[in-house]
Amino acid sequence: MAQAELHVEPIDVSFSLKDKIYGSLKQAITSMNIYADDAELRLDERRLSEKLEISRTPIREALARLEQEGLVRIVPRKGVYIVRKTKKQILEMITVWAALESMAARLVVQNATGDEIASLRGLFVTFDDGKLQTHIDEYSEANIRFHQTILEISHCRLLVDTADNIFMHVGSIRARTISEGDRANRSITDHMHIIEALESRDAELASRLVREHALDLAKHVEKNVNYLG
Amino acid sequence: MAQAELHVEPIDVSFSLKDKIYGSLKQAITSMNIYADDAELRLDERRLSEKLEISRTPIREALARLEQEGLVRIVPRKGVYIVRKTKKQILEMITVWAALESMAARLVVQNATGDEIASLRGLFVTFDDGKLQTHIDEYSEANIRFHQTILEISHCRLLVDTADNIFMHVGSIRARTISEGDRANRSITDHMHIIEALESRDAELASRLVREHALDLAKHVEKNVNYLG
DNA sequence: TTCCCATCCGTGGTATACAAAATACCATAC
DNA sequence: GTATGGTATTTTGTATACCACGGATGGGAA
Repeated sequence: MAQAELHVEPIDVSFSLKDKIYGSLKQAITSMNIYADDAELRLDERRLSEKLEISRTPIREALARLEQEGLVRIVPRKGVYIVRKTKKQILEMITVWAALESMAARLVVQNATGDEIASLRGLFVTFDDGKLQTHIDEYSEANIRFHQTILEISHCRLLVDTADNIFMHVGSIRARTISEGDRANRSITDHMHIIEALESRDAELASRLVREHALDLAKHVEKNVNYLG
Repeated sequence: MAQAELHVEPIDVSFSLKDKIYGSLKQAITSMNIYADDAELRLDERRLSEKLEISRTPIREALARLEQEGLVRIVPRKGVYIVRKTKKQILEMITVWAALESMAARLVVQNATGDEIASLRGLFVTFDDGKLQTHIDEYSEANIRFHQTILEISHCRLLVDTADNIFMHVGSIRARTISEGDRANRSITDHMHIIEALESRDAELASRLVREHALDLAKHVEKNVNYLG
């Protein structure tokens, strides 16, 4: 039976439509600048369903998840709105972040291997202070990776997940503030001190440095960020 | 013009069916003992819709939220299952809880009024060590209230919400372990020490005591709890 | 008797239809 | 011209119908 066969690629069914929509909406929302004056904060189910060529049902389920996560607010019989975080909320997020990461630092001292801790240094080898400002984007990336790595090598899944969830909201702010003032340079020396504390397995010191480093960002935001509620 | 005005109260339309279902399902799931051998872990959309006499759509949206929260797992074409937490996950929850509450303790020292801190003592006035075992349920209540109060008087909303979310999962375990061994008495002295540290505005000590108290529960669970994965 | 395959049934996934409410618009009366 | 009330439109909430896939079941062949 050497007939010309119709060859179709296997479709990945492990993700349902609502999952894909959830992902792409989340991506879209977190990457857009929701604080711009002309930002479109209203989501229209029908327009979305037309654009994505899909029915409203999976879209609504995706929106229900996003609401649970706090990215959107669904007002009955009114509409779906992207939520703008207030400055107070951002500060609270950084505080919770500080709590999580400083606990992570303790766990790293307790559980992480030497190699894992050493890998933190690797994130910064390509930077030296002179060129920092010119590679600010890459540094911002490394910066994020640094903090996420600490959480990961704490080997506490829930710590990672909880922090990720918060980071999602505060990510754009963080990326923006890194280039303000001398924060990049200050940040890199902070990081080195943290690594040293971890290497010497000093839980108390490491957790304190991590906490202070995060709360330092909070102070900076408190003082210098004025483009949000 | 002292005319008799027509006085009508605004009707509360802020709850939709899916919100109500979400609430009652969540309540039902968290209050049932999901670790019993004969526990029904499967949820059937259709049966639910028949029992509640509503269509599947709002139920599905409620389930989507519950999945996001980690209370249920939706397996495509298989079913919706209430998730059983593994011992490891419970331990991680307690760890995250410890991180949050110890940060809260810091904030309490910084932000709370004397009255607010004093209110913590009020929760335990009705107990004295002799009768503790006989009023174990009420004590368990007070115990929970104690920890929630610390979070509340930190005046950090997100800290409260994040912890609540975790507590929801670990609540039944906590209530059960309180009556094991000498934990109730140990717990009450721990609490008193915490209150004293807060009253003397010693952030370092308070946060340490809170953390150790929580991690103590983790150790207890690690050793003595065997009725879960 | 045992193993395999076809078929059916149950499940969640998706689409569509319908209902209800909010909003925008317009016509009419003053 | 303006204010008021009705109506059309838009948009969300809910219900229902259908689909696709997985597992169960039963019958037939080895």
